[in-house]
Amino acid sequence: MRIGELSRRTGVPTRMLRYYEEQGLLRPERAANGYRSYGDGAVPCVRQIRGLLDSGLTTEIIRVILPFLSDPGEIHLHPECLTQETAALLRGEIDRIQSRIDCLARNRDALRAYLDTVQPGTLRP
Amino acid sequence: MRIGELSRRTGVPTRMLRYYEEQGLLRPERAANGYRSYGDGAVPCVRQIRGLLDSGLTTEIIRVILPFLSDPGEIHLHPECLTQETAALLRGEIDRIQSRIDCLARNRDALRAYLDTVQPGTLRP
DNA sequence: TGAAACCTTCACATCAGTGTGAAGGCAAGT
DNA sequence: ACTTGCCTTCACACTGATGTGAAGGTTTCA
Repeated sequence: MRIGELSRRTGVPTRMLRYYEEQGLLRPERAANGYRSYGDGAVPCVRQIRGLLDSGLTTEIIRVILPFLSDPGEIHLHPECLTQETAALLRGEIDRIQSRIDCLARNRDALRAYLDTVQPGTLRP
Repeated sequence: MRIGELSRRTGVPTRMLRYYEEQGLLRPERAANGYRSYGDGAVPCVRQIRGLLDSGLTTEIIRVILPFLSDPGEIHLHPECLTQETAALLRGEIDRIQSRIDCLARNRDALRAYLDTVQPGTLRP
């Protein structure tokens, strides 16, 4: 699949797909003429990236953790690939993610409780 | 409390506290000489703001939902304050927050599972 | 009174993520 | 062959969140 189709399938502008590649998040093959060539896995991968960006992670962090999210049970399963520093970094990132989840869940609950207090049933006209 | 103390208590630069005020997130009183004067509630409020910003919300969204998060059971409990549009906006925001939570939780689990697979016990030297 | 530490506003700079357009090559249909 | 639509790289610009510094007034304390 070329960049246009991936863009259509994901709703992400081609400009952004090239940017993510520049940031090391995507590594499409290249056809003989230089066109980018994406596999089917690129579609969920791009969605993943967008979700993480929207949740406050930077491209830098995403680049680091992405290999451990895709390929479940592949290359990275070899413990040799995981240095102490990387493991510590992953743990730290897990904690930061957990903090975000806690914060978001707390505020989601507060908003729900508010709506529920003020409009216990459905919406009035 | 003046801006310097609030900064020290929260770890947020004074520059940012002024910026949040400019964005309508904080509304400190003013002393006779023009100095900003914050109440004790400003400390958790600033933490709240930072958490939400770090979780991907914009100052614009935070400005809208903040009144419904603090003051639990005060002014905004009067249903008259909640137009249909605001309620719809809140619902939409709750959904977006939920999406972020789902995304973050999924990836947190993936990272944990990976670490656990590769290093079931503690860290090796 | 003078120094140190605070405060004020104003403004310019950076960084990440994103928009947009130019200039040109490639591919497919009529 | 020509048009249409895709692709390429390059580059300038914007926005939101943040850093930083200038120029000047205030509070505090020795």
